[in-house]
Amino acid sequence: MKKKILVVDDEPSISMLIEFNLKLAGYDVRCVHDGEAVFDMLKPFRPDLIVLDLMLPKMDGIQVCRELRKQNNAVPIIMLTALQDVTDRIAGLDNGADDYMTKPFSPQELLSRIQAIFRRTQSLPGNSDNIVHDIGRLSVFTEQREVRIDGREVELTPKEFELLLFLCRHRGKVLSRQQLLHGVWDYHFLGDTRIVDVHISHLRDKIERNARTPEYIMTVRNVGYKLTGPAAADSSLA
Amino acid sequence: MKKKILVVDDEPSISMLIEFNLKLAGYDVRCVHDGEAVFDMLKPFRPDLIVLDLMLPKMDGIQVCRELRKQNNAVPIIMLTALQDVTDRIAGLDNGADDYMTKPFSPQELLSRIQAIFRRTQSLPGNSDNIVHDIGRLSVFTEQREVRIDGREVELTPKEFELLLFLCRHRGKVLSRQQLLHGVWDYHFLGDTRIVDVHISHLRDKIERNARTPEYIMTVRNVGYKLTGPAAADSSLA
DNA sequence: CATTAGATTAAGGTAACGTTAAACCTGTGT
DNA sequence: ACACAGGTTTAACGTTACCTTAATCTAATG
Repeated sequence: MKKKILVVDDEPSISMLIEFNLKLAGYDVRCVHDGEAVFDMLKPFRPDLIVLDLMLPKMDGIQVCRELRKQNNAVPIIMLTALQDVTDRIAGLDNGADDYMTKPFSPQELLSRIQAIFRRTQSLPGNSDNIVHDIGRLSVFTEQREVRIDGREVELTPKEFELLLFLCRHRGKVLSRQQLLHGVWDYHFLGDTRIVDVHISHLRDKIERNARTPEYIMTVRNVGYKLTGPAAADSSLA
Repeated sequence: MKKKILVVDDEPSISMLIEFNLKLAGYDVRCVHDGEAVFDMLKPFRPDLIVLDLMLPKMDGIQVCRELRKQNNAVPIIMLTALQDVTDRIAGLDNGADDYMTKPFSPQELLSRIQAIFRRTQSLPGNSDNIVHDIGRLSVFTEQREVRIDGREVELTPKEFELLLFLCRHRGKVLSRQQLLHGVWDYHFLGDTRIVDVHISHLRDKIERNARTPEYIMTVRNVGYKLTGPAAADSSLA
């Protein structure tokens, strides 16, 4: 599978030069021309690396960087800067860039830096399939094993995390206690099905605003539980 | 600051000729006469470029090249080969050399190639692949193999350093013990081993303020360990 | 209001993690 | 070749956090 690279630069000449050379080198390349567009491409394209110009319309490179890291996205970033100013470099690296280059640069140099980064990170399988479940204010990061609510991390125990993840994967569907036991617990669990209730309770304590009026984990009486589905996401009722 | 060049050749006549001419051109030059000696000079001298003969005692040029790249060192290398054989050239470039020259050559030609390489890489200060990982008060310098906490250097053993570096490269992601064994130990160990735990423990002794409440290396029960991610850095609120 | 299903809480057992010391390598100098 | 030192690994033991059970409490349904 080709590695995917997102190039962000508003100067068409630079942008096309990079695109041409990276495609020649066998990468799957997409270009966008302002900072905000990065976030539109994130989910559909899911890049393995971003080449990011510092000066951009709408949202500059530093901001993009910071926002990505804030969203817990660890995609490697190479920052391009027209200035040789060291302070820019510091600012870039401080905000989460992995490497930087000053313009003008040779395509060959960019390529070797990209390869260097992939060499450093590719040892792990499936870099780009770090699934993130977003449900309103709730985010579940599989690879980081982190759960955030309004951006604040909440600490879950292993079972709680697995349970939540399983619910996420079947979002919107009602799951019986049996199904949950089969999905989250070991094959044959001999104990009581009530154990699901206990973990659900703990989960709600941690992720619901008010455990009495759950927004995410809904009880379906006589059946089981379900996680709020995509359609029902914002049921604005008084 | 003078650029530093390390010359590696076992023929004294060639070696001295190169040394003389490069010093004349204003470079800081050191010579060694076998492949292994390169690695002894790496830290104390920290060359900006290496002129490397293909045929060497103890460890040939290709091996030196490959080992340097394996250590993630991107110092530019000019390979010298007595043979005009193209396969040597290919082998050299495949293993990470930046340029090659066939003997005999004029000192002037070597000089111009050196200048060409510096022109290509001079856009950045110092060495290109010398990535620095900064995580709060912690800094990891890949090339110097140094780790600093609040600017104070801490001494790590090789394994500890490799382990920390691997965690840095996958910062934020949870890594299983298996993955760490793969990445750091370079073998596939099936079954139960606590080696990783032991080294994690030693690492924490050295880099954490309080090993009981780690700020950097977090345990993820039932899964493995992870280095504090980008976003979680500063959650300063009352 | 009785009955049933779900929610909550506390307590004990246990598997996973942390730590330490000792054994085992490996390279160096005498 | 030998002893020594630093580093790594193994193994044993201590500790903690988590899962489960079970008992009690609360909300829904008829």
